[in-house]
Amino acid sequence: MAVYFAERPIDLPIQVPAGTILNPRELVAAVVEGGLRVQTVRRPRVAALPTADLVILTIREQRLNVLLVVRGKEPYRGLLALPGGFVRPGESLEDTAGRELTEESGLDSSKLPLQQVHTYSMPERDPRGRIVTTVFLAIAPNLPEVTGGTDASRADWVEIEESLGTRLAFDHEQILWQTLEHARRLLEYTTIAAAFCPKEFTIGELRQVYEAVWGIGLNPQNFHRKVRGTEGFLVDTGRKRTKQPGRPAELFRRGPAQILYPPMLRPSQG
Amino acid sequence: MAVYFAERPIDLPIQVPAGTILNPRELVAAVVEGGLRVQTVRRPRVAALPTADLVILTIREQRLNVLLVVRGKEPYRGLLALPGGFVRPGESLEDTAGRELTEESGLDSSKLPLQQVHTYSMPERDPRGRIVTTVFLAIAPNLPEVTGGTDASRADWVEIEESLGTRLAFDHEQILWQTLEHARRLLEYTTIAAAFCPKEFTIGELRQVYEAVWGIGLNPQNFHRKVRGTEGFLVDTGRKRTKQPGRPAELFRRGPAQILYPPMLRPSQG
DNA sequence: TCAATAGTGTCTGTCAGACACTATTTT
DNA sequence: AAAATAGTGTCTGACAGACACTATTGA
Repeated sequence: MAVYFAERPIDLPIQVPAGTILNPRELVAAVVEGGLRVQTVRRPRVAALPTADLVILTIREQRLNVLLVVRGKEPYRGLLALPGGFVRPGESLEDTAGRELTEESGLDSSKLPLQQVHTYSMPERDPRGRIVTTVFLAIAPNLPEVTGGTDASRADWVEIEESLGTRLAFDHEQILWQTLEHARRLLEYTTIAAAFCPKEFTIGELRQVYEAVWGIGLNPQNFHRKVRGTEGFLVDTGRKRTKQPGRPAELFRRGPAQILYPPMLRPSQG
Repeated sequence: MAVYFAERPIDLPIQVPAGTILNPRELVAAVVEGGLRVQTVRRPRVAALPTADLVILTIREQRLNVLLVVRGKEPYRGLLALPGGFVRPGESLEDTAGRELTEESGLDSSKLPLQQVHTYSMPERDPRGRIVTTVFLAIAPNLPEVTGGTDASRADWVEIEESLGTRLAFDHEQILWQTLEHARRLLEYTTIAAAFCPKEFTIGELRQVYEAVWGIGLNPQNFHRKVRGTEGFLVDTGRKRTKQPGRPAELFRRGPAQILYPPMLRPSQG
């Protein structure tokens, strides 16, 4: 069945807004009674430039930080934005996200869990035109400084608390907020928190990850029991760390488990 | 910093696969030593046609069904596929998904929870070219029959068990499988299962939703206690249903709760 | 010694698994 | 009455919240 696309509003005999799909009978009525020229299109489609945007989180000095760049070009020149870029020929969105991660932060994307979160497609979200962005979440161990992007604008860690009060380019405020909530849920149901830690870490450090991301305090004893009791979460290294005042903490590595079951309960929800 | 894009494989002095990004020094070396003509591009971008594909699930005769269409055109003509379509001017992906839902199944998209799940972007996933699809999950109460699509090919309910043994068009087998797993997780952490039921339903019917989607049996007594004990999941109507042999079951409606906390435990995982 | 952090033991409340039991209908 | 389904009561085990307690370091 052929479909016709109304280029402009038609006012006869019924008000038809632009963009309406008419069936052949309606089309004939509109043309005959209105004497209107109608452009025939099989199916109105829209081409878009796909992009991958990154929410890269890390913990610096016990506070949650996100990697942001200062935009060097219009639009939104000078404003902070999430790092990201256009899909190139032959790339999937995952490829693009991995490449951008390396370019913007110097991190090796093959060693970081990079997770697709959501796709944003509002027609007006980018003034340059139809740009549909897919957001990826990366969770990195504490990084001292960003190793400068290649041709990207200055990239830097920004404290989450700080960034939430700042205006970001495009719809990146909404994206950051929603992705942050996604990351918080991930900590409940997966063992991904260990990805925030260095290769070897103590249970106290792991707890600080949860506290920083969730923004609350946890009971150290119960946390200890929970993570040690979850099979596959932690692997004992047999070594200890003695750098603080207090009893030396045992060092662990990430275990093979991916899913945290039963989940880690977030006190705010109960 | 300018970036150059290698159109074809370069074989001098190092093997450079097509698509590689060269920095200026590498470029000069390649051109000088290889005498190669290189097309200069600022940033190779790729335009894509965004589409929304739908996984519409329902339960018919206590079995999980998915809405599939028979493709009427090449490619994959005659094969089963997920319903879906191209984004039209002015539409977001959510708009497209809602429109397609109505067109393909006759359902009102404003009354159904339509949830974005994942975006698939492998360059070769569609032989027609660069088509990036975002998958939406819709969960519908038991529908007697599909009310025929407008111009779409024949749409029909197919039992999940059956469809998993069938070859589907494009990468829709993978999409269906992964979205199904997503739906199963949704039942654990949200109250969305009630969306499978008619407006008023019994606890037994709600249990059958879980059993059909998870593909396992549940203990009726414990299920009863769990859902009645979760505040906001069910709203008592005061009425009862007497159509089967057995004690009449109380009728409920959906409550305001969206999140199921603590989650409904899936026996297979414990 | 004191302060600080790590780790253990244990009580309690909540809730899922299991199952016996009651309740109310159709056949 | 028998079969079938709905709903309740209750025991048990797993586990989180709470907190006292021990262990081991630096200052």
